[in-house]
Amino acid sequence: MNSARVLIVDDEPQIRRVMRATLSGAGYAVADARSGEEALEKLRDERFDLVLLDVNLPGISGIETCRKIRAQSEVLVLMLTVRNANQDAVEALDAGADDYVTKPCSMDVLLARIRANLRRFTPAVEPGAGIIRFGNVEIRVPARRVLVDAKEVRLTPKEFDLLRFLISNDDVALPHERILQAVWGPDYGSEVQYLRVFIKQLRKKLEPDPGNPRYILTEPWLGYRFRMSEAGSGTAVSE
Amino acid sequence: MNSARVLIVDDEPQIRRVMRATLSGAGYAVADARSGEEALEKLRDERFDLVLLDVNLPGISGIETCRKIRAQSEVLVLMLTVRNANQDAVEALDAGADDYVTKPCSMDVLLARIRANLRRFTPAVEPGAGIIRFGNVEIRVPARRVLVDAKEVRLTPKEFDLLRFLISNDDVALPHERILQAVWGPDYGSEVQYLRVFIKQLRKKLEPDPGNPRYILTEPWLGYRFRMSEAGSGTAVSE
DNA sequence: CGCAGGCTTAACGACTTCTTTACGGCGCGT
DNA sequence: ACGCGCCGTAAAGAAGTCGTTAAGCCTGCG
Repeated sequence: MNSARVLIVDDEPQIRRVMRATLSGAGYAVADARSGEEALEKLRDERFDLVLLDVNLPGISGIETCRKIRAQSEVLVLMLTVRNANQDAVEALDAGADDYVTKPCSMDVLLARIRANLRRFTPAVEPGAGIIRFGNVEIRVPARRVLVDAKEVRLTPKEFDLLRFLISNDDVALPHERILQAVWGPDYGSEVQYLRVFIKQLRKKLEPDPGNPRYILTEPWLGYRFRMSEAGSGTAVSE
Repeated sequence: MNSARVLIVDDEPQIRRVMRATLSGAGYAVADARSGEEALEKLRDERFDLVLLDVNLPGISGIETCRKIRAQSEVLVLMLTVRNANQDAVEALDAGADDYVTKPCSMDVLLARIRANLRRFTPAVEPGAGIIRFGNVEIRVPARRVLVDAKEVRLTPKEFDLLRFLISNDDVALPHERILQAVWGPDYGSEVQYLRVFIKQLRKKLEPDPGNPRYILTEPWLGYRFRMSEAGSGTAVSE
């Protein structure tokens, strides 16, 4: 999976829809914004690797948006326009855009340019991100490693995916069906037996007392519930 | 002053003359080459920051030249063409070009694109930059050379690209698919066998004990993970 | 033309994981 | 007390992966 995060900024819903479909089809994580203001807001809240920015926006212009983005972020900016005026291109690039594409252009070209930009500049991720701790368990999501009492515990891929799904739904009672569909795929909604086997494995590897689960709880006749903290309120983590 | 070094590659003297005048007028240090072969030769002898590469060259094509440049250098490559075929652009960008401009274009636009590319990626000049060390391995990224125990080890282009990609994702579990797409290209996501062969080669050339990898670790059923530093946790013994 | 180097492809054993089956315990309603 | 369904446990079989080796292919070069 690609996993680079792209923000689409365009006021036309039609364009947003097409772009979103194309980009997520190519494996990117996609979000969108209708205006420059909304884009700046989303960039403050969330980390992106690349912004697809339409020049012609209602409210503050694309160029101005680009300048404001540059004032606060190093993110890649690729500007799009229907006009083919040279002056626009110069202005956009000097406003801090990394690339400039005139619409209409084939999606192939757009994707190739996105690839080229990401290839050249992939932002570094701050260390310490994506690490989850509860009790005496530490989970390093990017490295897919799990430590219990500071000792490494090997999880198989399915075990890790299952654990990650449970954790991302902290303190939520999850039906078997939903877990199975999320971890195994949409066609496995009824294979409850898989779950039993893997839940046992996880408990054996993670729980201090596997017979008396503390984190991975059974919800009888429904499914399972992961509970990170004793006190109820826990922090969710992404990825 | 600017002082970035640009290499112009074009077979038409007229174009070379105009470009040379424009670029040196903008403060760049300029050299030129008439063919792909000559460009590759000059790149071997001298350091450049950016190459302006015409697609339509006598002898080996611009695309092929671009690939060869990429096999030996990290330099920025901006390709130029008279044709406006989308397929060409995709091909050029996937061959490793950083940008693609269709002629005729105003010199303003070309200069703006050059500025944008140099702004994003200005090669480090201080000695010691771009050198990565771990254990008894030293990797000189700009020169694409690798030293193990202070002795040079020859890596093939693909081996180096693979190693560089792994290193740039230190301590991240990378799925086969993602590695293949990053190193071989977007169409090679399923050729897992390539990876096995090349990983073995890298281990053989880099690892102190290839049978017991220390840097290039296998993530079973998922892919590989590069780990630069030992300092994961107090695991140490047994097993 | 043949050579050398690098990339691609195929085949094999050793090994791990996933799937499947089987069985006992528990709670619940009848 | 009894049967039923659900849950947890254990273990065997199927399926897939990894590392390894080596042969084939293509391309540039002499």
